[in-house]
Amino acid sequence: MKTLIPSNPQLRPTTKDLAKAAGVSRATVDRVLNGRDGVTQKTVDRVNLAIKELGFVRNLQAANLAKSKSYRFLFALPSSGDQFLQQIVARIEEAQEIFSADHVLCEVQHIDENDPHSISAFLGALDKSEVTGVALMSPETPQVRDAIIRLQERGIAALPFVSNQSMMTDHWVGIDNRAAGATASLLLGQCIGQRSGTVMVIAESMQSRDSLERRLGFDAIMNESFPQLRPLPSLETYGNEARARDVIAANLENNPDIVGIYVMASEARAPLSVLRDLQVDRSIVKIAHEMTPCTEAALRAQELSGVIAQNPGHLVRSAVRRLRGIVDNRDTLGSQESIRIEIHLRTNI
Amino acid sequence: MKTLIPSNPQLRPTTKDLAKAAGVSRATVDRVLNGRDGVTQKTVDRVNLAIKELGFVRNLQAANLAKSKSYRFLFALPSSGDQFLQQIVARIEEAQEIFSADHVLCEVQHIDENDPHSISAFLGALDKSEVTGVALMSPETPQVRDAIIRLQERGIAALPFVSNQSMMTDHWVGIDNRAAGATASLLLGQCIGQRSGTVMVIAESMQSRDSLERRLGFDAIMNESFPQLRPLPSLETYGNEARARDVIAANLENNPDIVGIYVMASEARAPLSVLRDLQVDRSIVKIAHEMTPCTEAALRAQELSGVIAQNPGHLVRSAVRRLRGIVDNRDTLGSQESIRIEIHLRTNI
DNA sequence: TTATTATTGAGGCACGTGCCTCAGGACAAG
DNA sequence: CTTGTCCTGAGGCACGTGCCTCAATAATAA
Repeated sequence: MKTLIPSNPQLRPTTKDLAKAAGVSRATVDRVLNGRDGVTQKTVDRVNLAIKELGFVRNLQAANLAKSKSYRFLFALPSSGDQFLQQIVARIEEAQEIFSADHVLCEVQHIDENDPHSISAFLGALDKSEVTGVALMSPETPQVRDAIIRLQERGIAALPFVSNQSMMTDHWVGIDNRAAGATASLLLGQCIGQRSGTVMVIAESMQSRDSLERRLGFDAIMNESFPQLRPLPSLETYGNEARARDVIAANLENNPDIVGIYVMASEARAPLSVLRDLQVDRSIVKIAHEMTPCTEAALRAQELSGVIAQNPGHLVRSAVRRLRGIVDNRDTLGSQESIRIEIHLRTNI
Repeated sequence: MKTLIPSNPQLRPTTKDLAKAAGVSRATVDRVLNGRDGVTQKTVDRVNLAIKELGFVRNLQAANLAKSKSYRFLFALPSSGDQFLQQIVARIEEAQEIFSADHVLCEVQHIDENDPHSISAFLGALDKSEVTGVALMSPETPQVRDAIIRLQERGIAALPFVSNQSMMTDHWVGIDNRAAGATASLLLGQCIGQRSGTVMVIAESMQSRDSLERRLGFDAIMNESFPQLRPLPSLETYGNEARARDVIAANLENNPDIVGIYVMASEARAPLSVLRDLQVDRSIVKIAHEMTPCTEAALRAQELSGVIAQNPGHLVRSAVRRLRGIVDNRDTLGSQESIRIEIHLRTNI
């Protein structure tokens, strides 16, 4: 039926082949490949032409072997006890194993997310010989932005991680929070169905860019597709359970016609436990963010209708791949690295 | 003047270190590591002990370099013009680029999915020196199963791909189709809301294991959570648009109270186009499988409420990583390789 | 005992690249 | 002319592992 695969023993060309093709020595090829100076432009062009013609690609393993190079990446994460963060830390340790075959070391460094000055100082103290790259999860501030730029100038790869930074829209790992809010809105609206009423929105704080974007996306879809629903102003818990209890209880009392609740914060434990204590009607549809032990249990118990999530494992691995791409100066594939917005129902946990 | 090698933090022990620690020569270490015979059990144990104590891990890049080994993987896919398949083929070409740095070559071979004999013959003719591993997408038959086993015996890695094979539950790449059907059911039910009525189910064929499992999961959730909905028996299109038109039209006529449609087939083009032609009421909720240009457009047009999908890029990359894991005889990380059931609404395409 | 075999050690080359030294040549300025 | 600078080639070692040969020793059989 089918013909066998033709055996094309076309091995990859080496620097030796390159040298021969370009009519230069291997030393010169090496100078060009590694951007060392002391080579005429004419010679450089000749080598580059040969590279193109032969389709030469440098053997990274051999190169790394020769340099006995290894990658040492740092994940600078907030120090909060967030369950989502715990997931990420766990995935970093996993990634450690996966990438150990590639000489990649990952470490976690906890930082005080609310102290831009100390973050900046910390990043400024990093040494290129000790750290190859940094994935940074931190709210955007001028100090942090500057620190990132200075990192890059010193030859250390830097990558905004999960938490959005307005600059370098192409160089970051995380989801589109506007679309995430829109997705939450759509799912909530669909689950609520024909009923009309108001929708409660619970956030940790509306200071952060991420929260604002989610809210923006949420409202857009609400307005566009669910005119019978009226989203309330965002409640802010500030990560304080007592405060959460107060504002949520008050909100419930003031709005007896609540038919849906959107827990926008990445930490849903406090809001969920408060809602449980207040014995909120089960017919009220609830949506939260991020898959954690807490939200997973709530999903199974049908206490939550759905969870909008970003996959912590993908986030971590994508960050590692991109950091490596930066230091190796090769481009990473976009479609692989875009982090998708996941929807979890109780059937696909 | 040469600077002495700074006592680098001994990153990874080498075979030399191993030899010293075990009190044997490097040649013996090599014999043990590569499973060559002619070594006393006692010596083997001593080396293995040293491996454990030092936490030795073989440097795969160096090994591959020495062997000048490269991986050559074959994706054996059905020859149909399925859009989902086209996506997969496109992702394989992408993966080619990503993995080229690791000396991985991927090729696509189209097979006649309905001719188990020719598949078996094709697999049987593969030579280890030409093909390192095969990812096979094919319905389960005894011949194919045997061919897979014989492949493995000949030292060629084999991996069921997307299409389910009952054997080797741990060694395959794809989603849990039962859960996928359940998810479709839940999403459909939620979108339909309070309304009651019947639900149309369109399949390509109910012969395949995948279809049966999806249907099973679909019915389970329907029965459990949506008593007001009555799923109809599965329609079979056999990939034939004319036939699709007939059975769907008849089904619509016989059941005027249809409130939802579940397109179970991975190719939704024909059913969607038929439904469009028949000018089916837009209030009827529709769910389909797999993200393709067709379903994506339908989603954007709000013609489909949701799409249950498995990510083609992940499927391909996961297959490559697992094949590589098999030939390198190391275990791949489960959590990375499980393919998730994605839910796409128009907000998270 | 001797002959035979099994086990181990020593050493070396290879893979493809990075990086180093040294020498030869071209060229310009003095 | 010499002197100096710039470009290039030649050659070699290193990285860690696989694989080969050859000798040396230990264990076993005859």
